[in-house]
Amino acid sequence: MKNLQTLSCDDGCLARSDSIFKHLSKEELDLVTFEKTVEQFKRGSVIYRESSRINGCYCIQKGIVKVFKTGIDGKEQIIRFAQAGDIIGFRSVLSSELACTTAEVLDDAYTCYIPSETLVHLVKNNGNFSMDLMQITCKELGEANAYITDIAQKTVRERLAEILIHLKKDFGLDDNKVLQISLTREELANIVGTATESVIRLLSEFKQDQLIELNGRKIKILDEPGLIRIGNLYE
Amino acid sequence: MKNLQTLSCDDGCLARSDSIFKHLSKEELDLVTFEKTVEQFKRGSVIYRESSRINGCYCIQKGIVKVFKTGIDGKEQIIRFAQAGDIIGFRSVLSSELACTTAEVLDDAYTCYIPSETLVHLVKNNGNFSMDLMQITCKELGEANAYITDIAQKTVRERLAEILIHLKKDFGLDDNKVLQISLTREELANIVGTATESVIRLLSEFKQDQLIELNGRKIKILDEPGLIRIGNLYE
DNA sequence: CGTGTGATTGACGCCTGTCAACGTCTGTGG
DNA sequence: CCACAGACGTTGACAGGCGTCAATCACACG
Repeated sequence: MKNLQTLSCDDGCLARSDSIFKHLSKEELDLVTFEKTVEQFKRGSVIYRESSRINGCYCIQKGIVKVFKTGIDGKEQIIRFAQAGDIIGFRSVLSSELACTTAEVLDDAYTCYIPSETLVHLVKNNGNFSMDLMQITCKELGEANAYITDIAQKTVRERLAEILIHLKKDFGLDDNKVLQISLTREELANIVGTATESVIRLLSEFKQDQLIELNGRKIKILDEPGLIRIGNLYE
Repeated sequence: MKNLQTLSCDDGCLARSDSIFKHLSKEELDLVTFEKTVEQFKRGSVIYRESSRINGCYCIQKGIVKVFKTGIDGKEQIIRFAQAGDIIGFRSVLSSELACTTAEVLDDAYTCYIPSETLVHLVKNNGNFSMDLMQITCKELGEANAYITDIAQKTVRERLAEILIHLKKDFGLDDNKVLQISLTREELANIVGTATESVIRLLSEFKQDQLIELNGRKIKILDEPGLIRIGNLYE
């Protein structure tokens, strides 16, 4: 583990101890190494686009990717974010459907592209890999179900507080307690499922109430328990 | 196929040609047959309950089951319905989490219970079974993502029209064009994510507009294209 | 310095949730 | 056979959360 940082990005996703590839045999690792393609994406570029056919999945080695669906009038609904260690695009590959989301890069990213055939081969032939991937998928499904309930039942105010807590959990805070992910107000609105103006107003309220501090896109978390209370997140 | 109806319920889920078990070997079929338990549930009974540990999954052989999460103030959010041929509970088994939903019987049901160990054994050792189950999971995930976008962006009116179309697709109409699933107004509200009164008012409007006809819980679909238009379902 | 994107604020009004009252139907028990 | 309870459906009144529109500000960039 100690030389993790010195690994070339070619080895990145295969070597991580928490990677989806942790259960591969020597031969399978060689196969993946042979078949995969490392790609680099700049902020703003699109890895794959909704309703396109996609012939493989992407392991994120570095960077942040936002995954969203396009709804009425082209309004984005952000489904999730992916960062180092996450894998995106496999849903469409394995369900043999067109991509149901678009994946766009927020922070410059390196990805490792695995062709469908390789992925399917692994699922079919390596029971442990299969279980791992199944587990990831099932967790995502559980989160999606929870979010359906939240959007359906909570107010925008509650959801915004909740999202701030989630972002903190997923991306952490820097030394100054500032969220380590930078989003526009519009993007925040597209996670919460509301209008940009509503996010702005509610963030101001949170600031007034000493829950957060704002500095452009930097959001500093002052009172996490307070946000948890507002978001009804007792669990 | 022609003697499907004469099969005892013990053979039901294993014999269906569209079943998740279609790719099992003779030995595996024997194993499942040996390990499974057929259970009968009356309307109103609960198959498994949210946040309980669940040690297996259930294949529905007959009946209708509603799967829901309990949100704020105990308000239900219906996630999906399951009917003959569907499998429920595997999400929690495979993600090693507590059940994230409750499954309650709407129409008297027969289920076939498969213990976790058997399910996991199959996933690990039968690549085709694994792929099939993965496909089911991925499809559910795709639907969940779509529903998140809908709830976040569409009005209650649009969502109600959409749900009626979905129910028609999933459960069909009888000879009289009446939806083959009977739900209370509250249950409809708990799918759409709104208040019971709103559903009642909107259904009345739909009736006024000659889109549907109401007779207690019986909903007759008069103008499907009209509902599709209202629900913004062009695809 | 103009242009464009994003952030902010205010005004306005509708959708929709909440509360309350009442009607309807079914099953139960006296 | 009737009274009653309880679950469900319906309707009306009302307020407020939140979306929409528009104007203005802030800031970065070519």
